[in-house]
Amino acid sequence: MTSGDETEQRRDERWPTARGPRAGARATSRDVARAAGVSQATVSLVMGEKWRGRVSERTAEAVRSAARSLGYRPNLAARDLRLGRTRTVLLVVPALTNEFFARVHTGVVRVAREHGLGVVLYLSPEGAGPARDPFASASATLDGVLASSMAAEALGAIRGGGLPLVMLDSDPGHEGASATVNPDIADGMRQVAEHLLGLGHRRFLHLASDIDTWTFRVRARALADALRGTDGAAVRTERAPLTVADGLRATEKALAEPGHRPTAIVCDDDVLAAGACKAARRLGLHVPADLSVTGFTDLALATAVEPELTTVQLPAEAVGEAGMRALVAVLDGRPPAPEALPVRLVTRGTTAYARP
Amino acid sequence: MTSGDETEQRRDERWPTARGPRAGARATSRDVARAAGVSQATVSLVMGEKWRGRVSERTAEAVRSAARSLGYRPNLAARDLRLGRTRTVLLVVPALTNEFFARVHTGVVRVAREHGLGVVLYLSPEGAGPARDPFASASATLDGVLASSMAAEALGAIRGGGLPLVMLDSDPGHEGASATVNPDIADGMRQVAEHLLGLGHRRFLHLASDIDTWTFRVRARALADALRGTDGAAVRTERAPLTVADGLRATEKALAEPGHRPTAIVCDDDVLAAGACKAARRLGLHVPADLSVTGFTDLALATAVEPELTTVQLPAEAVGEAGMRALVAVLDGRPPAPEALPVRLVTRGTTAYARP
DNA sequence: AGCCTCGGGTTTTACGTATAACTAGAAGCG
DNA sequence: CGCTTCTAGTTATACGTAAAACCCGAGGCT
Repeated sequence: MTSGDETEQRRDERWPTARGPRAGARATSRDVARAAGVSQATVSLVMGEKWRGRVSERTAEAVRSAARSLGYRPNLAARDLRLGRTRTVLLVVPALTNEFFARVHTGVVRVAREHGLGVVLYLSPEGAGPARDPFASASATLDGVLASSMAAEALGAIRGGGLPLVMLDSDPGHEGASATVNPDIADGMRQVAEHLLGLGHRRFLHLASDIDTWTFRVRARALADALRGTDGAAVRTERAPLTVADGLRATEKALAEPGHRPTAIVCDDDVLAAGACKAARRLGLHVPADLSVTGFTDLALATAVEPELTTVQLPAEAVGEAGMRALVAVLDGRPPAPEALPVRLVTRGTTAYARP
Repeated sequence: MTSGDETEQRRDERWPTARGPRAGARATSRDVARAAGVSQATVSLVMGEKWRGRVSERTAEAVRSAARSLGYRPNLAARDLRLGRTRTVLLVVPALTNEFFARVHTGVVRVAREHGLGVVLYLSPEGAGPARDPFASASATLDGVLASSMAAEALGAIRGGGLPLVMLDSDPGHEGASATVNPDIADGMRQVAEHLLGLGHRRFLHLASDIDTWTFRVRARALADALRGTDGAAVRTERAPLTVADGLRATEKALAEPGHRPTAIVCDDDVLAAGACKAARRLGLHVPADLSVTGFTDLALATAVEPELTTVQLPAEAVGEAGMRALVAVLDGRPPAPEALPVRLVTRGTTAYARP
């Protein structure tokens, strides 16, 4: 007696698409109404929490009990059609295989659930070919959009949507955005610089992302700002895609060049930092004795490598949560202020005093 | 009668960021019909590919052009309501922060898109509290379900759904499943054993997951099977949650115990392997000279650590793709056979000849 | 001629819900 | 008493789509 719903194999039903048993064997609000001896409208009122003074407690309880025993669950397609909204938002990110965005997603989903909203994902590289439309990927019409600035290709289409838009990891003045939520990247980089300067480092290699979005531009600017006041401080920049292998390559190349011998490598991401450490070891340098390395993000990888990475911990889930909260606020007509979430430098094993 | 001729009451493009009842002001099939000088039914016929002999090419083209110029996009809520299906499937996984599942998801989404299906996620640990219902989290009614066996808590509710269900990473005889898709774990473990035996190893530590699902049970069985024929081969098992820190702890504990000194540690996952390597180093052992270590999955982490992990590469995206294809097959009424996807051992830096 | 088919549409209806508009009885109240 | 207000509902309608059922003029067949 699992589901107990009459015959299970209704394959031969007259439904054009042979897709399984008709999905609508489910109880509707009218069924519930009949069972409870009230009108369909009353069921709708009771289920919709909006029955404060409209329905007596006795009737409401009767409806609820009928609904329970019939296993009633509102048909969301019908509700969405009626209301003209979908309680669904789109989250646009480059890829969930990037742990940072997987964590952002987790936060978004948590808050969305609290508000009874659904989340549908659009992974921006999907549209590699012709200009794909993120909205076509949504299984429903949307109420709003959360987007990371790193999902660059999709942004044009998003602006065209005319929907409430909250940008993550993006320029606070982003055009078309109703709000922005960022980790305080600049402060993170300031903490890195302060830490390294305190350890006596003066010659830096900045291993930067090859992607030119706000979140990375800010790092470069903040590093430059932090070093400006210090005599003899010099920074050289090398760019690379965000993979361990590319970080390794870029570091080897940079260290091979004559002239500027850095004592510390400041990386835009932990993945690059891991690559930098491998390159250093390959060149016979000992981290952190001969060379300090810092990362960004604090991925799982940061504590898997040895020595463990000194890195800036970004509150990824909190970014997702705050972003979703901001979107809810926009949806409710109370536009929120741009938010910068605090970050903190976690000092581990890849930084040490500069060798004299 | 009341409808009359409402002359294009175009809510002009002002978008009050508030949640308006008329969210779209979007063109409907009726708008297109009016513009093309046909009935709404004709528009519906043309848009839905089913107009073979029903509409002349001339009319069809007129409709298409009207639709294009109005930017018409069908209202999916209405379509779903009408059809009683949603073109949406549920993917149930433990967490996307687990890179393996993020990659599975990528594969699922790719194939789903090819078939015009949407994917909604249910992350099983969300329901930590009372028995939560995965279906409540779906923003729409569902056509089918893809589930990983590791999303254990949610499985009960899923069976109750009575929907077509494809299991990933699961016992091929799983009750209630219409199909199963697995990486060939047993063969992977066999390759590991063969590799290590060939290097002269006889005393093993099996660092296993503390989760008791098919995908991990198979590993243990396959390892035992592969060792059965070899004289003097002995394996001891230690269990741990799948994190680097826990892998480290478990390894330290196991190596501290007297008697059984393994020369190789076979891990159920790369994360554990990374922990094992750290533990070894902490105990003054050199990997791979003093101790060989193998992983499973081939996460990004595997090539970030040093030495790089020898590990079994699981085709995560292919699992997602095959799973989605199987679900489509089930939906179309042609139940597919259980699938076991090939895996391969990638030999890197953590395995070497056993010290005599 | 009478009848059937067939291409190319149109009319109509139903999907399940939320809510505006209405109703009816009871109560307040000067 | 006549009027309003409040309570606890009910009736009716619209959301946008897909498709069944109908319709009509032009051939085709016997």
